[in-house]
Amino acid sequence: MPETGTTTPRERYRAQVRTEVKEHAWEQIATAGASALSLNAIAKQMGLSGPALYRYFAGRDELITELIRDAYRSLADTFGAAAASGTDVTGLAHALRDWALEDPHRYFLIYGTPVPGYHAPDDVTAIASEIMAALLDACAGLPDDRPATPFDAHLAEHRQWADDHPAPSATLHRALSFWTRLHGVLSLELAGHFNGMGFDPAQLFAAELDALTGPPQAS
Amino acid sequence: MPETGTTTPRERYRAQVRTEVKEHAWEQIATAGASALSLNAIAKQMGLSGPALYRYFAGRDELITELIRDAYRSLADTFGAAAASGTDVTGLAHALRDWALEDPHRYFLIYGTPVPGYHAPDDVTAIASEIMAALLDACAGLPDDRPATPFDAHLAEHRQWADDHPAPSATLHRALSFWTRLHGVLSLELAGHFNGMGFDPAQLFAAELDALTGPPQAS
DNA sequence: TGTACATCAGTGAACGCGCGTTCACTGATGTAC
DNA sequence: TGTACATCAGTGAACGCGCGTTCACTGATGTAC
Repeated sequence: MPETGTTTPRERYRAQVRTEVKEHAWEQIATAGASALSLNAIAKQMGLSGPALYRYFAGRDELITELIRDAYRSLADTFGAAAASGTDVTGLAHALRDWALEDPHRYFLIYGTPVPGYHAPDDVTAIASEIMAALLDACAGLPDDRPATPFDAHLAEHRQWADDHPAPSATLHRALSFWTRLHGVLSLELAGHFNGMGFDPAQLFAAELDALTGPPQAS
Repeated sequence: MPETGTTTPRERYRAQVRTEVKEHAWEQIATAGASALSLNAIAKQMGLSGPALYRYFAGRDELITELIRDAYRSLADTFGAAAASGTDVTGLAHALRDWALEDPHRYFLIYGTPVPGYHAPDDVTAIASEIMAALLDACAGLPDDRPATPFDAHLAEHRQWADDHPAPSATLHRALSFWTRLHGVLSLELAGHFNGMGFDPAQLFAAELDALTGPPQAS
């Protein structure tokens, strides 16, 4: 008889079914895309009737939001763990790539084509900020060896997103470049745009990373 | 009585209806996303019955493929026009950004979340190669002022995608970085991930472009 | 110029499907005395 | 420990909807003599 805090058996059962539903949801997304996600189909897969799932999710929208939340949470935790283990920004980058390759559909649920009209709830955008903060922390550890750019100046006056972070605007710039460049390589790779081109996407990723962390003028 | 080559009135009418269908398709994509695209809904919008559209498209799949083809074609033409007017790579970059902002959904139809199981026909991938070739041409005009990298060496032996292009691998590397970096900024901007952050996405785009074209060590 | 015929755009009915969601219900599980 | 009750997971039927697609058809447009 395991004990998990003060959770009752029923609560534990509920939680277990919820996660099971979500697992099937991810499988379905991987098979047919996020837009084809269907509560009825998940229920059938689990050997349940369609309406049964309404005991666990208010509806299709809540399930999707929950998946998005989990995806963000997972990435934030990955970054958090990397930071806790004292990794530098290079480690963070590889953690990101590993995380993305582990489940491309999860990556695209966050960073892929936006759903028209969908707006993530506040707690989800809060996790996004947490991710950004971890990236900023990591970039703060980089040597300040880059010449100042006009964009740094712009950032110095437009940094709402990092108002509670002490990093100078050069660091903010670094973090943004990290984000956009790594996302650029990763999303094209995961979408298959490099297929048949011949080169190894991992090496392109590494090259972009080098350009970000390496000396201002690589030898 | 206008004359367009040897096209008959019926042919012209068919072509006109086809483009009208596609226009409504784009509107629908902008409103509800590509996955919600429905032939019946388009027919209704045009004041036609559902089956009428089967005179013009074999089915939903052919319509979507056609939209993707048009999207690629449009970008290839944009690049072609920019190149023809003697623009350098900076001009190409801004042409890309303008093209993307002009219709974000069109951009995402090409570079967004891939549809599981969908495979673009050969003529579409040919247009993609055409786009890549234009980018390579433009990058060939850049000064060769970058230090050689390990990835350059890798590319020298893995360049199937540019086999018929005379550019050295350093140029290929340049083109790939262009592609991935600009896509990185653009796709995050279009998806709204910079919303509320405060800075101007156009300036981040410009900064990334500067890093690509500017001196190896910016003053 | 007029008539006979072929082409083809568009219709309406129909098929089968799966969706999200609600509702009244059964039956099992847990709780209180 | 046993009994009465409340909670709640899950069911099956139903509603209304829209989808892609086929089919036999009508009626207008174009073509050939």
